[in-house]
Amino acid sequence: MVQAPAQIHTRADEAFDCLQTAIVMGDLAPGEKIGEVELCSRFNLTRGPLREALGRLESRGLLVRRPHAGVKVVSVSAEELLELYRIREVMEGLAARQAAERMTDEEIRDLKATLDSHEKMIEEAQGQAYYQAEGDYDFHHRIATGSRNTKLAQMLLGDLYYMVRMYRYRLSTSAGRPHMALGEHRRIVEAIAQRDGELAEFLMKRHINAARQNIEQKIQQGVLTI
Amino acid sequence: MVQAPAQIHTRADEAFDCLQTAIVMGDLAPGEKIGEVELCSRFNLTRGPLREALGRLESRGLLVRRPHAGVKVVSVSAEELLELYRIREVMEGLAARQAAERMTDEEIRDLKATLDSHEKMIEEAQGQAYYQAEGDYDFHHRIATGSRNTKLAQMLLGDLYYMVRMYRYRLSTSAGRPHMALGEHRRIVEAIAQRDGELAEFLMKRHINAARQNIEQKIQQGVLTI
DNA sequence: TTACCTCATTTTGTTGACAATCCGGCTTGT
DNA sequence: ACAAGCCGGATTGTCAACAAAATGAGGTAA
Repeated sequence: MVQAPAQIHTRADEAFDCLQTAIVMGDLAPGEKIGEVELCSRFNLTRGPLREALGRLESRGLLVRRPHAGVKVVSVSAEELLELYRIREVMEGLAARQAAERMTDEEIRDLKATLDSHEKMIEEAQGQAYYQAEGDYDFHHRIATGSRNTKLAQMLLGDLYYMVRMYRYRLSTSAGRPHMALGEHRRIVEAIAQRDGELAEFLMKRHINAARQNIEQKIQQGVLTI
Repeated sequence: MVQAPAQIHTRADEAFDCLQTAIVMGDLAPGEKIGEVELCSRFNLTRGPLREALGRLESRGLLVRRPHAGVKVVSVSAEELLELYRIREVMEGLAARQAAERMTDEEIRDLKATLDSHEKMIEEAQGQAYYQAEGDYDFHHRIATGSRNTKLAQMLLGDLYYMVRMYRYRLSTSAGRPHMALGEHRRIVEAIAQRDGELAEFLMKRHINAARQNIEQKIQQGVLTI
């Protein structure tokens, strides 16, 4: 569910995926100055493909690289996570609006079905943050692709979501408000089904804004380690 | 003004910059299936660094690469340019709002001075699209960095602006409304100077929306070749 | 004549070795 | 004793050769 492998042919792609998940899942500590040869032995590849993957990761801002000094995983802070949510708010708002205008009826049906399955998962696995998170990503993923805006979907799915996941793993932040989020999701889908782009945008922005405020609250309570 | 070289040390960075500008300026035709060795001889590099640069370019969506089949510059369409403007609208709106909240007084002074110099340039070089475009990029560049939102600035400056420039070179689209744009810029800066984030966001969104409608109009008039 | 299959060439993907550069510890002078 | 300069080790950046895969041409069969 996390990602469709989709025929990983070249070693560089493989390296890229491995590294990306390793960074996102926190297997590579932030600020850790890690050598190329060590990475090679760790993932069973050679330096050529690895180097290419490193370039891509750097281009996406998941790691920084000083010439002749090695690579290190990007450092994170809670403030940056909040900034990320500010970006999500406007971009996913746009995605929701365009999705309302462009999604096919079938896609909307699938979206509704997805929400139903999420509801069941939440009821069954009460408090299992994993399913919540995955369901949440699934929902937002569908909206992004449904916008039919190639670059927008690319930026959301290719950059922002990985970034958000990384921050949340690092800061050990779970969504923490499953029922409320599900209700908001339902309302967004309703707006999309009624082809009300403006409303869908408004609801999506409010939804993400609420999530951001939830994180902000946790920070103020000192729950989050910066 | 286009970009600060900032000590291009490694060959891969050099290759990346060369390729990027070549793609943006249209020296490499869209859909052109170009070989690696040809690129090497053209830019005096070897395949190692080139390959790394190619990966970065692909990651940014400036070219597509099928395994064992070669790379080709991404094809463009006028519709995609409009979609890009839709993204710019919401993202730069956010940038303007945050810039109004966070820019220093000195930065705002510089921004005003920049506009003054733009006005002079427009008056002197009447209709010289080059200065217009450069001035426009300079303005938006300052707003993006002034937002103090690292990821937002990175996405705007690193991805979107290059993309927009590429499309506009390809479609031979010039801004075409210098005085009006300058007035809109002035109003945005005023709002920022008054620390009115909401207004700055609104004005910026309207500004980019107007630019998009301008392009849309040209398309309908058949001026733009798709 | 057309469609399909085979094969050779070209191009990409990968590998290992070479050279340039930086970091840490040591020596040396004040 | 402390600071500055220097040297060795290690790591990164770069290069050229090898192997695998796909495209295109050519031939043969229906």
